[in-house]
Order: sequence, then structure tokens, then C-alpha cells
Amino acid sequence: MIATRSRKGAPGLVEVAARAGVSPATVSRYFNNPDIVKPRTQSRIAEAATDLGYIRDRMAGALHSRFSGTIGLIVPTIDNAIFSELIEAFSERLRERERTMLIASHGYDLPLEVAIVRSLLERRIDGVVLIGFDHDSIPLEMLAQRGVPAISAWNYRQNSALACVGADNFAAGATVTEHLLDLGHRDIAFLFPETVSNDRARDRLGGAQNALKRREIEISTQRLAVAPYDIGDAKAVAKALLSENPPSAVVCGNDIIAQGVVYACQALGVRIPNDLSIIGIGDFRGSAHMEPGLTTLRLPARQIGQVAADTILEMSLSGLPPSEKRQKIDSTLIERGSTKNVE
Amino acid sequence: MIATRSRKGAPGLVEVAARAGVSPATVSRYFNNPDIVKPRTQSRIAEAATDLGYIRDRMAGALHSRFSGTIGLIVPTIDNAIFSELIEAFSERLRERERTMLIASHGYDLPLEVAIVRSLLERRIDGVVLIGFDHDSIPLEMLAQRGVPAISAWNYRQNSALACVGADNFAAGATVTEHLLDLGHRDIAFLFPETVSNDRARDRLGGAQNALKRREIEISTQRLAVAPYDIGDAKAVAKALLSENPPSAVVCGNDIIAQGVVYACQALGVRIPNDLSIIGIGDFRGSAHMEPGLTTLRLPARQIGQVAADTILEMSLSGLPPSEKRQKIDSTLIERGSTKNVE
DNA sequence: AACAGCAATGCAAACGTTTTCATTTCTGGT
DNA sequence: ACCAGAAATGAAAACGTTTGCATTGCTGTT
Repeated sequence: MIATRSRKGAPGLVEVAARAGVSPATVSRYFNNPDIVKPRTQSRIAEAATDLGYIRDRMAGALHSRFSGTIGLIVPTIDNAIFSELIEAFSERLRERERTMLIASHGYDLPLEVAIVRSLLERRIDGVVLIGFDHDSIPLEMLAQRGVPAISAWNYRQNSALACVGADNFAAGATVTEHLLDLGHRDIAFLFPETVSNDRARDRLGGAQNALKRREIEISTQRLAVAPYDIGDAKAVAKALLSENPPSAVVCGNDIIAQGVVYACQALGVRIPNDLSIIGIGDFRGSAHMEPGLTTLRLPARQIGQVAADTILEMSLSGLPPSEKRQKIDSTLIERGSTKNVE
Repeated sequence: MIATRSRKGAPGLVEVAARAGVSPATVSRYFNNPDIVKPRTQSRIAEAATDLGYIRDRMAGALHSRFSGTIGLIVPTIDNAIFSELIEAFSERLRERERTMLIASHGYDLPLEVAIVRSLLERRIDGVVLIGFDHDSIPLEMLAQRGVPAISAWNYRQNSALACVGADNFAAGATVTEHLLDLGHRDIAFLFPETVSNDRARDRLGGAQNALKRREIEISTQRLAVAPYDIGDAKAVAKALLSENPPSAVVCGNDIIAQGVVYACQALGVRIPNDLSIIGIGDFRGSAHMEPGLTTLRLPARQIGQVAADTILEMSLSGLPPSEKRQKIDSTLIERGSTKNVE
């Protein structure tokens, strides 16, 4: 049914060994732990390997050593500014550490995540990084049963069951809301993504509502709207919101939504920040350069990606929980032109 | 040096075989080619496998069969709207076909690409998809020598050496330029990314210049500026361009740059499209929803990703060149509010 | 009832490394 | 020089599948 690809004369470890006049074992050691082979032998092997154009076969190695050198990353979506910085930073860091990344997206579909984890396990990944805390228990059990380390990235909770690396999204929601309150806004609308299966959005919204409650400001359900992770949809929702009885400020669940709101304002002739203050969360690519620049809470996505990579590798190598189970990455409020003091 | 992870009792093929009362060979066949095992045996194996929570080890399989079920994708950058749609579509398609994607980015650094290809080969990928045609010959030779199929995605050239799936970027550059010419613009500026190591940008720019030449319009080097793949940088370049002696229209090498130009206009109070017409290439997420909507050439990124996945799988399975060596994906001009007739 | 021919299964040899254990080759102190 | 002990290497047994070949179990035809 399937044509067998011919073994295009690719040389193996044993051929290199033969040419270098040493045993295969020594060649293997040379590649995995060069220091323990004598310098003169090293150079003989190196020469033989380059002469032959040898490329090692990590799969064969993994078969025996239980390390594949591959780490899985499962994100809700790749095609979205939200995670792309994290993905790139994560994969770069892995490459620096001689690992490669297996990535998959599930589009916020939890059952699909199960299938993905399974497929990753079939590839013998050394560890998995998931986004957030909302996960089916089945994939986590599968991972645990096989001793494959897993961590959650992006969100931080001080009592999380899973080890995590991320920003405190509850605090993030509170911070941006408080910022608007500090600027004197009282009639604030909230545009957030669907919170089902999305702990980040839930935490942010919770933080925002908590900030209101602390100042004893009434929370009107009328002022809460759901906007998908899409500029166009967010723009449409914002247009509806602004057409009748507009608030004085909007808290957006993320910068994508904020961008939609900005476009909605431009479409309707609503002036930012004079008629409406807008604040986002994320500080994605481009948020700084919009007109006006978007006031937002910067989440260091690159840093989260790097730390997540380091952490999962540490766990994979030690076989133990990470030295720091929960790592909070600090976020910073960045004030640009989209918000205004109204006191 | 490295703690060995304990074999967490994960059951293997032989254990499944034992429980089902058949030989390991039959279990293997059941997973790879269910039809050739008797229905009753199938159900016995299925039951045993689920009872035991068996997860197959594709690496061990790949060792023998030469198929790892993994396909490599090498892109210039992940953290950028340009390729994210393609990446997601590609990976989805692979998952539908029971494969997984190994992805890496090189940041337009060709030497790094060599290292990446090597690392992918070490993982025994069944095929590689590269972006565009500007590649070092070394990685291509390494792939060819090992019989690992490779194709180029994103760009199309009718005489390409590598099999390809993509849009005709020369035509794209010509189309958008002609559109502005048709609208009566004569003083047109060009904002393009660096064309070194970037055949897509080079082809687009070539097409644009060719369109001018065909209408016998003089090409002024003064009207050509280089803008990086970054909204902020593009905005800065555009500001400089627009501050003194502004043109009547701008052709942007891609929508990211166009977005930067739009922001520059908003910052400077230049009205779009009254004072300046702007056209982009790509139709990225968000381009439709900007104010005004961006006139641009839609490149069907998702489709390219899917076709690329199908093509590389076809090659991997057949061991032959693809049935269609060069596949051109049509692009469509989408007229929105950022361009205006000035005749 | 016997048999041809195919369908279904089993046996055992790969696949290309890593790693344990054993052996050989150094090194430095006397 | 000699020897103890360390450093460097080698031999061979894994690792968990797939697959070619051989064998057994069926089906339907005469």
C-alpha cells in the first residue's frame, strides 16, 4: 500500500565508528557526552562523521534512553496575536537547549485536547506545556501515569494544582479596572471573551468585578458584553455598545478586543480618549503604534515562554517537580493615549 | 548526569498482545492496517488496548518503517500575522491526517536554517515545507541525499526548481500597482521589506516595477523605501515619507506595513483615502476591519497551508515528486476604503 | 469430502542507538 | 620502573515496534 523509501545510503553510527576505528559505543558517547572521550579520539570521530555526512538518529536513541528531545506545546490557537510571542520565545529557547517543539492547537475545544495529548504521547515527548488551567482530567492523568511532566503557562494562581508560569490574570483585571477608576471613570463597560473553558478570561473578569466591588461601585450586567477573539467581531459588538447610551470607558479582556473597539470608535466618530477611554490587556504587537496608542497592561509573553521552556526542561531532566512550582511573571501597566482623566 | 525516568508501567505492544491472546505482530497490524485482521480479533485487541491504556510508540515504529509521522515546517517567523494563518491551517490538516508538525523559525537567517534542517533530520521527519525559494543549497542537499521530500510554500514561480505551492508574488505586486494606476495615481511610493533573502518581497517589488514600466511610468528611487516587518518601524518610515512631499498613493509590500502607514496617516492627520491611497498585500486578520478598511490583495493563506500539507504527504507516501509540481493559488483583489479614484 | 486458494496469524529478525559491565589504557606517586 | 586507581574504550544486551516469510485457518467449489 505504501512505497518503501529506499535507504538512501545514509550512514549510521556504526559506519562512523568503523571509519574512525573505534567502537559504536565510543561514537555514541562522543555525541552525548564529548568530555568523556579522549581528545584525539574526539577529532578522529568528528572527522569521520563529517566525511560521511552523518546525522544522528534521535528516535533510535530515544528508544533506549527515554528522552526524545521533543517538547509539546498545546495552545488554544496559533493564528492569533495572543500566543504567537509566547510560541516563538518558547521554541527559540528550546532550540538553544537542543530540543524541538511539537505544537498543536485545539481552538478552545477541550475534547480535542485529549486527542492531541495522546498523539504527543505517541511521539514520546519529554514534557508538555499547556495554556491555562481549564483542562479535562483525562489528558493530565495520561501524562501523570507515564511520568511525563506537564506545566501550565500563561496564567498564574497561587493555589494551582499544576505547576505554572504566568501572569496573575485576576490581578490584571483588577489593575486595569482600578486604573480607570483612578482616572475618575464611573460608567465603565466590560468587553470580555467567552469565559467558559477559559480561566484567563474568567480570572481577568473576576478581578475587574472585584475591583469595582472594593470601591463599592455597582456592577451592571448591562455593561458586560461578550466579544470573541476576533477584531471584526469585537468591533461589531463595540459598535452596538457605543451606539446607544455609551459608557465613559471600556475595559477590554485583551488587546485584540481593544483594537476592535478602537476601530468601532473610528467608524462611529467617537473620539478617543475624549469621548471614550479604552484599556486593554496584553500589549500585543502593534498596540503601541495605534492611534492613539493603546493603554494596556503589558504581559511579558516572551519571558513566560522562556521560563516555561526552562521549567519543563528542568522537570524532564530531574524527573521531579520544578524547584519553584508556581512562577508569577510581573505585568506592567503602560499608559498611552487611549485613556484620559475625567475628574 | 541525568536521572533516568522510571518506566511508569506503561504497557507495550506485547502486553496488549498477551492480554488479547494474539501475537504482537497481529496487534501491530491492527493499529496500522485494521482491515487485515479478523473482526473478532480486532475487538479483542481493542478491548485489551483500552483496558491497559495502551499508547503506541511511534518512535519505535518509525525506527523500522522509516515513517515517523512527523512533518517539519520552517518559517521565517512565527510571531507575525504573515504566516500564522498558514501555520495553523497546515497543522490542522496534518492532524486530520494523523501526523504532527515540527515547527521552527529562523528569523530570516539562512545559516540558521541549515542547523534547523539538520535538527529536523535527526528527528526523522517524513518531509519538510519551507517558505519561499531563497535557501542555502546545503540543507536542500541534505534532504535530497536522504530522500526526504521538501517543498516550498507561499511563493509560486513557474520555473522553480523546488516543487511549490503558493501565490504568484510577481503578479501580486503588479496587480496592486496596476490597481492604483487604474485609479489614476501617478505619484506612487513603494514601501517594501528588505528583499535580500526574501524572494517573496523581491518578486512583489519586481512585479510592481514591471507594472510601472509597462505603462512607461518613470520609476524614481526616491519613491522606494524599505520597511521592516513591524508595524512600529513601518509607521516611522511612513511618517518620514509623508512629512515632506507626499505621494498620492502607497503600495505596501504587505498588510503589516500598510497598517503602519495607516497609523502614520492618523498620527499626521493625513486623510485616507482623500489625501493618500493605501494598498496592501495579504489581507491579514484585521485588515478588513481597520478604518478605513484596507484595500489589499487577498492571499489565501489557509488554502496554501492545506495544499502544502496534502502535497508533502503525497510525496512522502509515494516517494515520488508530486503529481503537480507547481501549484498556483489564486489571489483576489479586495477593494475597501483605503483607495480612491483620483482621475 | 477433499482441495485450492486466500485470509489470518505467528515467528523472528531487523531498525540504530544507548548503556551496563567488563576490560584495557593511562596517570602520577613512590 | 611499578602499581593503584582513574580514565577511556569495547562487547553485547536492551529499547518497542514492523515486516518478510512461514504456517495455520478458513471459504467455497467440485
